[in-house]
Amino acid sequence: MDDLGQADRAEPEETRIRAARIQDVAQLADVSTATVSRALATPERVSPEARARVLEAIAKTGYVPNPAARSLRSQKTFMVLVVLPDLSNTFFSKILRGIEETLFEAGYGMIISDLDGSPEKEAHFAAFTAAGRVDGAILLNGHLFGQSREGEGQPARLTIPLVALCEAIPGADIPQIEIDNRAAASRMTQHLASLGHRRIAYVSGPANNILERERFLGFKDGLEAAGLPFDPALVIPGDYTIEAGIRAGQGLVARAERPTAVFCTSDEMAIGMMRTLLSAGLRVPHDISVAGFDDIEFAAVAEPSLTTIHQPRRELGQAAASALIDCLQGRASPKRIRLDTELVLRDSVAPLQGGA
Amino acid sequence: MDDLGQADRAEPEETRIRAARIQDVAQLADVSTATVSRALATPERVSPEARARVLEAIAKTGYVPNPAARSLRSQKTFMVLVVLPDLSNTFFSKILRGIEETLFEAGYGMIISDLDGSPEKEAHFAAFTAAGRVDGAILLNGHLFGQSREGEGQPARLTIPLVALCEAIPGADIPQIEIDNRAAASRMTQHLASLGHRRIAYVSGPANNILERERFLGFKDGLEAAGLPFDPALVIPGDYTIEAGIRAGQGLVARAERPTAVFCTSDEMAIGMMRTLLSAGLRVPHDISVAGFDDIEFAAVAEPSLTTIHQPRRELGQAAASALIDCLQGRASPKRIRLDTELVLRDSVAPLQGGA
DNA sequence: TCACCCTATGTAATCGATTACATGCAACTT
DNA sequence: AAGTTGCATGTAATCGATTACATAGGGTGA
Repeated sequence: MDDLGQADRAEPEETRIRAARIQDVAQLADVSTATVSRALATPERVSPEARARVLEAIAKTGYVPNPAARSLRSQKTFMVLVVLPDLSNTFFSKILRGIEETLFEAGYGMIISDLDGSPEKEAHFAAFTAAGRVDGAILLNGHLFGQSREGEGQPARLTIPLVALCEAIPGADIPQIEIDNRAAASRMTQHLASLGHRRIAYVSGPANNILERERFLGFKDGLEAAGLPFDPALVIPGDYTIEAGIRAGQGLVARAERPTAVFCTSDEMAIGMMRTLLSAGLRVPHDISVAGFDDIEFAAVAEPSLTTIHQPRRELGQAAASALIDCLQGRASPKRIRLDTELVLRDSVAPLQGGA
Repeated sequence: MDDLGQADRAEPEETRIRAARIQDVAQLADVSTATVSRALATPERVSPEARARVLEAIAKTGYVPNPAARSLRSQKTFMVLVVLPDLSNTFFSKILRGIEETLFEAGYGMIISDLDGSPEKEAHFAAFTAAGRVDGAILLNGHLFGQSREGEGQPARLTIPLVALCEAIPGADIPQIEIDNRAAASRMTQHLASLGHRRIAYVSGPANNILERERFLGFKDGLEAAGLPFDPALVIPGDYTIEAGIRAGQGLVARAERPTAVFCTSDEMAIGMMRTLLSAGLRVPHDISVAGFDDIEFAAVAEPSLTTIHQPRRELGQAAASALIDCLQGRASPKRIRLDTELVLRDSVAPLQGGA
């Protein structure tokens, strides 16, 4: 395919339209390229007349600075990498939107990397940042990457500003944007307890996940605050997916002595859970209450509608992007931002019924 | 901050880690930069010994080619722009995943632009592509952009390979990846009719949307095939969102003479619809059947589970990315790819009940 | 009036990789 | 043996914008 290269070049007629260069603009405006560049970057350092001529020439030629050239010289890409574990997860998409909005307003583009649990991909994108393809990165995956292979040589690593979103990265000295998972989980647990529930099951996130650890601590906090004992038998493993909720539900249905309330640490799991319970003939919330976490769009229209913890997803994205932009532009950025959550009461949770 | 430039240079100690350049590798391997470049791009044109030395030097220095420099010279960015109307929509996120996967395997990165209905954003990204920041673009928004302002000057526009996904762009001579919306809608309509339903309502997508037009035609096809008359009163405007489904549902509940089945042209609307009907005391599917379109994750766990049209979303994304990569690499790419849909039968649709 | 400073602008080095062209050398042809 | 071919490699031009440094001209103060 590269053999075509010469043909492209030889062709005198405009087979392919060439974009205007800064040279073209300079010629048309009768100034030097330096003046054109300055007219755009630091208008106050150019005389009004020259600036006007330059702007006119730009309009006439449709000039747009070549980003590769600009980036090569100035070592800035105006691109930000967003690393996340699963692009198709509803929870992330709204956060992404918040990030994109904010980045866009500041003139940054967004490159997305869906790690999909693949270490190779992770390595690739670590190299990607190291190669200076992006000015900064927002991590939604709960850990730093490019874990320095300690071996000989110790290749020089470029470090760029990072921000951790949602899954705080312990020990990393970077801005972290998060909600207070522990407090929120505690609050939900206490809410369930306050409705009379004594046997409250907990469907967890993936083991070792930082969110999970926080929420689990919050769950225990809540139990303690309500004076309830912690029963390991009521902890059901999950991984935030619908399927995990379904599996957890099947396990519950099969039990002789069922809990009267289930706290699922994601809405997806809660919805899968409710589905399974209902299919098995149990009534939610009459026979068993189900609570979620996240407040995704579908929580409000689930049947029954889901009591959950509202996370300000868009705002989280915006805050992360803002923090990163602060770093990129040399401003101080807050080291830790905690956004408030809200307990959203809907129909999937009800006071303990007399019998059960 | 650029004043540091000299300091960097003067400073012998590593104040700031500089990424290895091709020069460094060349020196270490005792070859020229051209050989290093060739060892990477066209290994067969370099002697095995030289190649080995180069690779070793690369490993030792952790060299990664500077993408800005590479792109400046070779006019390639290895980046693809994906333009979509709403990033937070569940429907798109799985498609995105398919796109990302495929692009990644081919060595391309993905830049996402969420248009969010903003013409300015659209203009910005049109300029973005024109500036050569990406090698190609995948459009999910149903129309081309950068609508040439015809005025004087006629700025030179760089044109890059494009691919349209899902919403075919009429008149555009670019590869289009889609499903047969019309046939799928017809099929669903006939399915409803075959169960005895005579009054079938249709909840539409946004007016002027190409998907909508196709599906609407399919709906009419289906009615005709089933020998049912088309009744404009049974067409309810929507826009694919949950809220639209809720509103449409409220409208239905208020009616004196209700349809016995509703075909919502998105799962989101169907779920909102079911929610509203159930809240109003109607039973789904006993009193009224509800069908959706898309088969998003939540369709299977809705209550009742949703009968819908399955779209192979991940495959759609993959196909679009493949087609684009074909274009980018000078290979021929199919002009039109149609992936198959599937009618998924679940619980939200049932045969017409005796009474109603 | 001279020295000095400040502003507006131009000249040219620079960022780092790719690649056209040149060169040197070995192998093969006649 | 001279000429031809072809491979491996090096040299240096090139991509397009930014920006350090140089310079010219106008204004101010002594």
